[in-house]
Amino acid sequence: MLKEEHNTYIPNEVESKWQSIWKETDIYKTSDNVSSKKNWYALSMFPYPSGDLHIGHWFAFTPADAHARFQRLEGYNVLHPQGFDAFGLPAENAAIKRNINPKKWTFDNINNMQKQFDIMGNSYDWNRKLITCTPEYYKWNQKFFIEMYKKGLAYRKNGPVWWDPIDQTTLANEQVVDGKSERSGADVIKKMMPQWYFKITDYAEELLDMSTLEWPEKIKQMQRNWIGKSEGVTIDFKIENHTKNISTFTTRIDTIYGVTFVVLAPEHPIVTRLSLDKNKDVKNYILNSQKLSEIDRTSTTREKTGVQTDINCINPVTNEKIPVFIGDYVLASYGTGAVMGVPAHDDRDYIFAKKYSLPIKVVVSPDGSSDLELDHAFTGNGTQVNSAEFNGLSNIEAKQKISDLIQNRNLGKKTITYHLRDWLISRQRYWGTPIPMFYDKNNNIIPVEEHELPVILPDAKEFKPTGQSPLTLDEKFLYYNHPKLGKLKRETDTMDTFMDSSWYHLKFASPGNLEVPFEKEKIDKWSPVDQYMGGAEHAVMHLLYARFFNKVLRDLGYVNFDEPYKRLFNQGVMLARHMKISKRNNPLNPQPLVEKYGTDSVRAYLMFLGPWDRGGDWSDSGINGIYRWLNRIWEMMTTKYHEKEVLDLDSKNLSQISNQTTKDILNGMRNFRFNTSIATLMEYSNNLSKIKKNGTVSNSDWLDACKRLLIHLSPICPHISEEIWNIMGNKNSIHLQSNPSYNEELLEKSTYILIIQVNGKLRDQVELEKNTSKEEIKKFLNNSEKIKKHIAGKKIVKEIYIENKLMNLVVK
RNA sequence: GCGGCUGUGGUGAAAUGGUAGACACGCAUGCCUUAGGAGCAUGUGCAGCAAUGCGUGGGGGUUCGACUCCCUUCAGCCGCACCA
Repeated sequence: MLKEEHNTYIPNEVESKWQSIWKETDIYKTSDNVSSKKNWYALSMFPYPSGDLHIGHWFAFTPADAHARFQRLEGYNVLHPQGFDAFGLPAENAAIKRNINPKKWTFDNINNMQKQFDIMGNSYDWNRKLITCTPEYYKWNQKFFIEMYKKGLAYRKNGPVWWDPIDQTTLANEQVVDGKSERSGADVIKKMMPQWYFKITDYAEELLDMSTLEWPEKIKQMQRNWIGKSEGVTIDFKIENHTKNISTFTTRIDTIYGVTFVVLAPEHPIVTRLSLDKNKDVKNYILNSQKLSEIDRTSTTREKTGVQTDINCINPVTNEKIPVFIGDYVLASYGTGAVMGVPAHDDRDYIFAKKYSLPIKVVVSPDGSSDLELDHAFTGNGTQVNSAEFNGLSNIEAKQKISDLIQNRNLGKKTITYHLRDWLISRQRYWGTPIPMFYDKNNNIIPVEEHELPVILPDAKEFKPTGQSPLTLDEKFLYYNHPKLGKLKRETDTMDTFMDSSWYHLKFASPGNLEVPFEKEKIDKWSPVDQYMGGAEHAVMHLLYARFFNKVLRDLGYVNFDEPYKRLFNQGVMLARHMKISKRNNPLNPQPLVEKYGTDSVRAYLMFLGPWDRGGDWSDSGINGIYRWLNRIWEMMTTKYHEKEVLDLDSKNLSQISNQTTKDILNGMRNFRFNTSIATLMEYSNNLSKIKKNGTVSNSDWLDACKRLLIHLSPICPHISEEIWNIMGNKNSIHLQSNPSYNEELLEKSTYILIIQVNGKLRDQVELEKNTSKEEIKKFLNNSEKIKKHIAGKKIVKEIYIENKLMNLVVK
């Protein structure tokens, strides 16, 4: 029971005490079914085991935990698991640099980080821990890969791929940012290589449908942009004196009558097929364009260049002969790799035409006149001119009619193109899931038999990146004697680690089973993830891949839902000295803060800084205030309350603010407004401390208020609230309680503050009984010196009166 | 260039179209203390002794009333970008 004397709040004692009790009682162990409770799956994006949890991790994980804990108080059966995204390059780089085994490095880091997770006080169910670099996990990557291969969703193709010269491996399109590797920061180059791909483009259209997702609009927009749907027409241009065609893609078929040239990408296959590069100028131009880095080639500010070829082609609607150019502003990877040049109505074509003195023919006119002189391309809408039978139509209408005409005459067809490329999945590195494929001596692809899975990643001694997977050095791994097919060579590439994170949320919902990747009944209880939480940097990588993969698993019969993550919340970026916090830059260590103030203070401070989705520049300058606040709560609740004289008014007031506090907290916590929720709690505790000083409410009212505050505090500061809860004599853990309820009727105060404005400006205010009559109020107005001063000599032309709120006098 | 977000005290920030700056940090003064620290109390948007005036990046508008809605402009951050 409560002692009279003061005892001190020592965070580290309280925290380690409860952390070990929670561990012993396995309080966060989650069962798949709890009668009378709904399930809630709260998932934080699992971390890469880089070694230590820095303050950025704390900012990502502790508010997420507070929200999960809050959902428990809301009455849900909450699954909040954690694991490690354990494959990837840093382990290999550490192996090279420090001559340690990547597996050992990874597992040492995991052990270390799990201890640090415990210090955070997060409510993870560690019974479900998963580590993606274990054969039990990556076996299923391999099984899915084989099933995708059999369905044609995984394929091997020789093609241009992004190459990271530092990491010595290929990258997926999404992992290239501004021509640099998202991972190493190196300028990437294009290489021709046979590689494995996943056919994400088959799902482009379905991936565009995000109508069921409660995600930030920003992320949805980024995914839409990335998929980059564009509707238009592919139209074939006959080459003069040849049987071949040049196929072009355009979204502006209404400008077909204005085509005065055609431009091919330097890599366009027809260039070599028609030996256009026999021409010396053409050959030099192509050689030069190959020297340019991709970032230079796609720079919008660079001058457009090109070279004329020896061929011409025929405009299919006008039968005009037009020249064919090669220009490196045309990308081989988009559309058909060839564009029809319409200088009058496209900025790039205009610049190109001016440079090479090509004719500029206006076919869409802003004012209907047909002999315009343009000093720049006109890209807006207007009226067709110089367009044969389409003259006079609006270009929007003409677009339809010309498409129909072209389709009917078999000159081309309506086409949809996407910016999205297939997902390049193979990596020439060691520390990843081996791709479960063989090649025979004729290079035929033979999948590993399912009963042979997993293909174990062998121990390696040499990890130096050479452009080939280190697995090629392992003769024992490399060759396999197939009972029927004889000696086969294994695929030595490993999988992109985004494979691992594409389905890990399902494994958390069905851990432990080694026979199947997951049990359908179990994942159905938890899926889709109710609340996913993590950084926005994965908008077009992890989040897009996981959506794709979910649809693949659905089509393979594993799951029966369409989307993996129902709700998504992105926390903001925590910066340190204006730089993103990361292991590389400035791994701000929370350890000293935890030692000085305790986990609870660090957690509350991170949540109090501002809205979670905003982030900010890290500074610990305010944490002391949080620490003092927790000390005041400790002091207030661990010393005895003395009931002096119970005042009816104070009891009523307490009831009112208690109900209001609960209403605000529930609202705030539901919407991830941790900062305002904490502010509300501070106000409440400030109020309680005044009450305690005066002793004007009953003992039991006081006790109820304390409990209310503690329960509201418990998701944010789980340790101190548990300790005080326990000191107060409660037997069950505070984390097994429910949120207090509030009564709308008790929110009502009997009085209100009337705002009195003159011309919309506050001039006076007065506290009045609710529903005071307008006449009463006028009486007050007539007596108010402040009001009199402002209306003296003026005429009241209007009174705006809102009952129980405000009176605005409009004077002239 | 296109799209999105954000601009509020010395600082982090708060405000269903109705008291701008809640809640904190910091600072100031006082109490306590041998002292430092901690703690407690009071104050703290700016200018002014005050009355009062001004004040949410700038300009305009709607409204009795605008941080909030509309138009426009500037700045910062993020994303996309020769996408045909």
